[in-house]
Amino acid sequence: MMPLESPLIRKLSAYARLSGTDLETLARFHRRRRTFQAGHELIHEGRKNRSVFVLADGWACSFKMLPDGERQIVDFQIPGDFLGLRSILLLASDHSAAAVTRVEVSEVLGSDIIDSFSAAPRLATAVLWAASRDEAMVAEHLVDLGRRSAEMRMAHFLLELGARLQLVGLGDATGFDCPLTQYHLADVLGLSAVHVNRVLRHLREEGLVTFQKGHVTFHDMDRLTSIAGFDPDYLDQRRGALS
Amino acid sequence: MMPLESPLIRKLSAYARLSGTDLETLARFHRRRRTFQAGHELIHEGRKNRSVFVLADGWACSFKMLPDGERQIVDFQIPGDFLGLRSILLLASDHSAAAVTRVEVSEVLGSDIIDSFSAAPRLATAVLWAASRDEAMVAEHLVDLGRRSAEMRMAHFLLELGARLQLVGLGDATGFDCPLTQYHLADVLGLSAVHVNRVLRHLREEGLVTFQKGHVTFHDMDRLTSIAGFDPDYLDQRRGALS
DNA sequence: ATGTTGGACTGACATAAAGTAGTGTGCGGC
DNA sequence: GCCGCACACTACTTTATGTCAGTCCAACAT
Repeated sequence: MMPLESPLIRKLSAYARLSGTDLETLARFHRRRRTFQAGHELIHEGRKNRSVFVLADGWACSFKMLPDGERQIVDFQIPGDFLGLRSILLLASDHSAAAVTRVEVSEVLGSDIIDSFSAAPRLATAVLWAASRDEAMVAEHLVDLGRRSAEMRMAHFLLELGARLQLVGLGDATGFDCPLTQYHLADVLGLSAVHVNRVLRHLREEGLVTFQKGHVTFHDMDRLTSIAGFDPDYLDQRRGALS
Repeated sequence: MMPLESPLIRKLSAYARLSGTDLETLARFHRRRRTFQAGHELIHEGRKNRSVFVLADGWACSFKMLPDGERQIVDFQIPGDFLGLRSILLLASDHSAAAVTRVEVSEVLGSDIIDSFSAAPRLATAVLWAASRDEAMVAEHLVDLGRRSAEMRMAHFLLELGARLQLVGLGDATGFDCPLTQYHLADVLGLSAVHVNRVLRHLREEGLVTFQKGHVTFHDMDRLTSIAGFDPDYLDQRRGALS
């Protein structure tokens, strides 16, 4: 049974007020609670994946490997996020996903999610909302890589992470704890690790953000937001739309 | 009423063999058949969008504008594709979509799609499959922008388009008709129009592909595929998985 | 205490791609 | 039959970012 105030419930509640039945169905989803070490690969590109994981604690990332060994991280997952949701209907998963830190997850059968569409329609809609939101984040990330400079990308990325973490209660307007290395940042932003370092230094010297010792501190959120062109609408973080 | 061999049916049939009931439900989706001129904006970023369009003929693109007036095209839509599908549950659409050529579309109420989840589960699953596939394409596109050189991007993009068009019967292994300008290519690949031109010239001189006069001709598909690192698995184009 | 490892960080140099500033061509409107 | 516009195409210059080749430090194992 899932704790009542799990990150997932907290996130879905930003979309809809879930009924008792919804919460029960949600709890029934959880087949097994499992723990994995940092680095463990939970979803494998090219393999059929029948179950989805719900991240309860820790950070993960979904990524694709290129033939030359380069890695492009598509997105990070934080508590409350799904891993492998978009692959349940595909013949083979189009991406991999791995734990960044030690993680706790619940395993859910993809078929349980599909079946719930008729039984608990409001919950089903909330899950689809979460999937749409994930897709919107990937699209925004694509804009990052296509049209923003390294500095804007970094600022945008940190602001997005901050906003997402706040939604599940893992950060506030002053900053958040962040277990990512500069190599992770390079792989998600499509930069070299060296350039990530330069950009972080510059943002720090400008008095905008500091990312050191596993903590991100926002010094001047307004200026950072305007530099990044960050508009959090795509995160769809309004409360109580259906409540 | 939708013609029996519409591009959408053709595409969904690559995923599942649709029953008579499924096809009837699909036909009932279509409220209105409409035609729009090239350039018309069908979906507006920031506005609530209640209906989805199914493209029956012509090309469209979904995109985001940046504050400085730059445009990043997220994806192109070809016959059989949905426009605005991921936005129906969001408070406001995270992107815009516009016709590239004159298009014919059917307008579908988002709520009709959601409601069909209980009535026609197989069809619903097929629609979700299409949405998952769209998301997989966006993720692959993200890898393009993050980790591939301009030349690889272009090759990858043209190969993907070719594969997608073949699925709906609008192209073959030798090439396809393509109404895009070099500005479109620049906006989708995150390049400048000038650089697009250079890259196209180079690919042509190498005897790989020609893109001229609205037609793409593949001269050496094998070499192009290997240069691009193109692996069409993410398009999930197997036939009859559920048939 | 010593070696090993992973991560942060730097300076010098190389290069892919952008920007600028054009020319050329075909087409629809008048 | 000419104008204007959209698109394709090119040479030259500039710059953002990558690559190379490291150093330094803290954590941890032997």
